Formats: sequence, C-alpha cells, structure tokens
Amino acid sequence: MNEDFAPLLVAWQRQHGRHGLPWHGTRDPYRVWLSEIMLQQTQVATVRAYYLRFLARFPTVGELAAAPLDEVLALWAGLGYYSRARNLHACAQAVAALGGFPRTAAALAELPGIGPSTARAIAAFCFDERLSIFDGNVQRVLARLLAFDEDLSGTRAVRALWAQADALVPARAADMPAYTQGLMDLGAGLCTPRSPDCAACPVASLCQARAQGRVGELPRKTKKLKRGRRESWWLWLRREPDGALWLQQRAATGIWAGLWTLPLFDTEADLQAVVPGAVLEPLPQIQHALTHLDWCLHPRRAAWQGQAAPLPEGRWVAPADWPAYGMPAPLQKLLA
DNA sequence: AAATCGGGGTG
DNA sequence: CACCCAGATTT
Repeated sequence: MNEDFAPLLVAWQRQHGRHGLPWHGTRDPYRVWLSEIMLQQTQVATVRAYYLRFLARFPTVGELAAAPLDEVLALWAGLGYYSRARNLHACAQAVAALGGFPRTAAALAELPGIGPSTARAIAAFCFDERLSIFDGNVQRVLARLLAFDEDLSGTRAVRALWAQADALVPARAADMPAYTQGLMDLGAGLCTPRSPDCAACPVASLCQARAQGRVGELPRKTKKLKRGRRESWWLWLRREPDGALWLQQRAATGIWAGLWTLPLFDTEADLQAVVPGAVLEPLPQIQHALTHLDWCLHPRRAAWQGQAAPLPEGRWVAPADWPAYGMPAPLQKLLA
C-alpha cells in the first residue's frame, strides 16, 4: 500500500487531474500562498475571481504588504472568514520583513493565517517537501483508502490518520506537487462525500473501504453542528438628496470583522430610538446563515435630511465611494 | 476539546 | 433541508 499509492495517484493527476486553475503552473510561493489562504473552507469556483482580482491589484507580496488593511478587506469582502484577510495582510508584512517566504512547512506555519495543512501545501508545491497536507479532501480520501473508522471529530484520530498520510507521500520529492494536487483532485472530483465515482478512481484496487463495501460510511464524524439563532434590525439610512448611506465599521474581531455595515440593533425599538421622528419602511427580512448562527436580519429604511451625523459611530458614504468599502455579502445584495 | 468565524454549492 | 468546502485561531 505505502509504495503503490503515490505512483498511481501521481500518474493519474498528471493525466486526469486539474491543471488550468489560475494558481496552477507556478511555484511562486506568493501565488501559492494567496490561493491556499483563499481556498481555506472555500470552494474553487468561489475563489477564482477573487484570486484574479487580488493578483491584479497586488502582483507581489511587497505590494500587498504596503497596502492599507482597509483596501485588502474591501477586496476580500464577500469571500467570508474575514480574519483570513487580516492575517493575510499581517503575513505579507512579515514575509516582506523576512525578505521572502520561509522554505519549510515548519517555518511557514509560524506565520499568521498559515496553519499546519496550508504550510504543508505551500512547502509541497513550492519546495517539494515530503509532508502531507490534511484538509477535508485528504481526510475523506485516506479514511476510505485505509478503511480508517475512528471518529475524526477527535484530535487523537486526526493525528493518527495524519501520520498515516505522511507515510504515503512519494519517495521522490519531485513528485510532491503532483501528489499533493492529486489528493485534492481526487477528493474534489471522484472521492466525493456523496456518490463517489469509484469506477473512475485510480486507486480503487487499493481502497479498503471499497473492498469492504463501506465507502458510504467513511469517514466517520460524529461532531454535530448546532447553530444558534439571532435576530437583528438593520438601519438603512439614506441621506437626501445624494443617496449617501450611513455605514459603521465592525470591530477587529467577531462577525464581519473590519467590514462596513448598516447599524445593527437587537430590537426594533432600539433602532427607532436612533431616529425618533423617522418613518421606517420595513423591507423583507433576510435569512443569513453562518457556520454557528442562523441570523435573521430585518432591514428598516428611512430618509435623512441634512449633513448631521445620526449616530456617534460611522460616516456618510456616497454611492460612488461604496466600492472602496468592504461590505458583507447580504449588504451587497441588499444595496444591489 | 469546544467555540468562533462566511458564504455558496450540492444532493 | 443538512452537509461540505485546499482550516486557523481563540477560549
């Protein structure tokens, strides 16, 4: 098994794997790093356009490091997990100070936003380091390949499977990029969570879950995700006659960290208290799902006359300036 | 170990 | 609707 798996996967990747994505065909650690951060918990189709915009605006890590954080956040807006953007900027500055990216996974993992799996992806793609990535794809592919039936909700099981993953990497370091890409291509294209295409799998002959008829049961994960609920009222204050919007910047941590939004309130009474005389126009409520939260947003629109500030925090932003302000996805849709 | 942190794609 | 995605960080 340990000797047979990697050559089969590498050969399959070179012939049938993905090669045309914007971050493929390079070993530039800046480009690989940027793609890996964006791809954390985020699908390829979503990342593509963001990646191209980032690369066009910041062709080098130095230019990213020199940019204002607000501009990075504005470019990131809509992609989610905004601590990634903050860490991206901090990491770029650290790398610029170092004079370049470190060349080992261990050193890469010391940088902000680069965890153990991302560090190994960069090290494998750029520097041929013989260590395995361990993302969701790999957990699924290897749990099936090895019929690993421990519960991957626990750290013990994860460590055990990861150690097995490291034992499977190719003997030749030069094969690490194709191997690493192959693991992800296999997980994304064939060894999918539901209805995997075992008939097309290059390692079906080695797959122990398939031999045991247990592909559908693996990997095991008992961790139940339970979402809380929250309700908020959203004050859409529109200044007459120029249509400027009152926006507030979110705190540096928490939901939508660093982004700009309409003022949020826990109750409609709290919202009305800010604009005592105003007529509130109720707009259809918005259901917004976060990983740990079902959020029901109630937009209330009102007109505002004059230049005065309605709230102590925030500022008027004219429509022409909106693109420079990073807004969360539901607000982008609301304003569209 | 558990919680936090987005948004969209998928069956 | 639930589950997943080229996870990391904080508590």
